[in-house]
Amino acid sequence: MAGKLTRERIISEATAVIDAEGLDKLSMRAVASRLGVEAMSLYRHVANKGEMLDAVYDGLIDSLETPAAERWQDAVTQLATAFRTLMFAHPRCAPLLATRAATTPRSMRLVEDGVSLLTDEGFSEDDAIVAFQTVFTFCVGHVVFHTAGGQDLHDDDWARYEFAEGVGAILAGLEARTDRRRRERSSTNTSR
Amino acid sequence: MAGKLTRERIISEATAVIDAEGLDKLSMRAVASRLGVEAMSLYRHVANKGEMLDAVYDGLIDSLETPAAERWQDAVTQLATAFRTLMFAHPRCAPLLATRAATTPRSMRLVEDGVSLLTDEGFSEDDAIVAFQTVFTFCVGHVVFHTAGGQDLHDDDWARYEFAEGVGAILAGLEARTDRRRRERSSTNTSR
DNA sequence: GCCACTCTGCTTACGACGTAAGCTTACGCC
DNA sequence: GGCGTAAGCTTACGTCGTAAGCAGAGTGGC
Repeated sequence: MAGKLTRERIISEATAVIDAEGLDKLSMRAVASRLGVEAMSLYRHVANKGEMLDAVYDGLIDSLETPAAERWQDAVTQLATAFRTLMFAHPRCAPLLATRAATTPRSMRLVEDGVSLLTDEGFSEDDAIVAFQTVFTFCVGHVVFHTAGGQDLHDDDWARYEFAEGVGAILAGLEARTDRRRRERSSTNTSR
Repeated sequence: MAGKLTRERIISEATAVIDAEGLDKLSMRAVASRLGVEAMSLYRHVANKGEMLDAVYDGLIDSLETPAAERWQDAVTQLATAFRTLMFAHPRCAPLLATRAATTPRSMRLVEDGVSLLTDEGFSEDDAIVAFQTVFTFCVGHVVFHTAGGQDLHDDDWARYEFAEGVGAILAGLEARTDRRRRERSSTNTSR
């Protein structure tokens, strides 16, 4: 109520509505009334409902920060875990991953950050993209899978174990493949 | 219209509407009018829109058959690829993965089938669940990620490469971990 | 002081949606 | 013929996103 209507206040209230009532209960009127305003007033600050949802997702992703760690495995694990934690804190926003997102600017930056984290460690561009995509894709799947069906969230020990094991297995596989490829590359070099 | 109105005809027409026009254009009225019928007539055969969507997803999953292969790695890869192919044939149904599904009966059977495929190969129950979940979760993420944002589908060579590499890396990782665990188990056994 | 302009929020209105309630018609069985 | 039951139709309600236009409150130049 107090204070001016701004884009930020709209996005944050929309996020609150989704968290509290679910994505299907999010309406322009619901957000507006929470802000003590009429629905049509929102359109001064957001283009339409879709753009508002994109902004909600972007806002969430924006709160992730790229980690720093000695081993790239640890950095990737940290980022994956942070993503999981974030989405499990807003489980009802998870369907946004499927309907919007991925094309959203922040989402692309997240992938870019992850990729450059790997190229810095000697990964080729292609290997880095594949490697990070594999982990990120797994994260998206995990979140979608464990938050699907609506309200009943399964953030139990087993889900966390499954996630940790999954990420662990993926990293082990990536490591093995990357090592093999490095060996191939260096043997090709020496045999030249 | 020719023929009686049946549950199957409704589900299949609903799937067709989604494929042709997108999930957001699916309405009871749209499905009904395609069947030459009024919207309310559908309610004789489906409980409500949500149940209809569940049935659409179930129908898709139902067309998957559990593969047979010598190596479990090949069987899992086949199943994963079949799932990918199926969902990419119905990209606009993909958001169903996030909003419904996972809890749907067929979906659970799919996971069970995958798990028993692994327990047959000597995996412990827990290992099998984690292993298959990891692959399946990756598949869900891949589909969701590459079909998100609506109409423009990215089923190009790169996406396929990414998928194949991802599954390959996961299997390599699982293999390594499983071997290690088997070794631990057998050494524990012999030291007993 | 006054006018013009822009920025913000409000009002009204439209067409589409999911679905509750009740009605009509057709058909099988005695 | 009479009657129960199932299948589809009609009408109606409340909610949605949003198009179009209005009202008032600054704010600058003269």
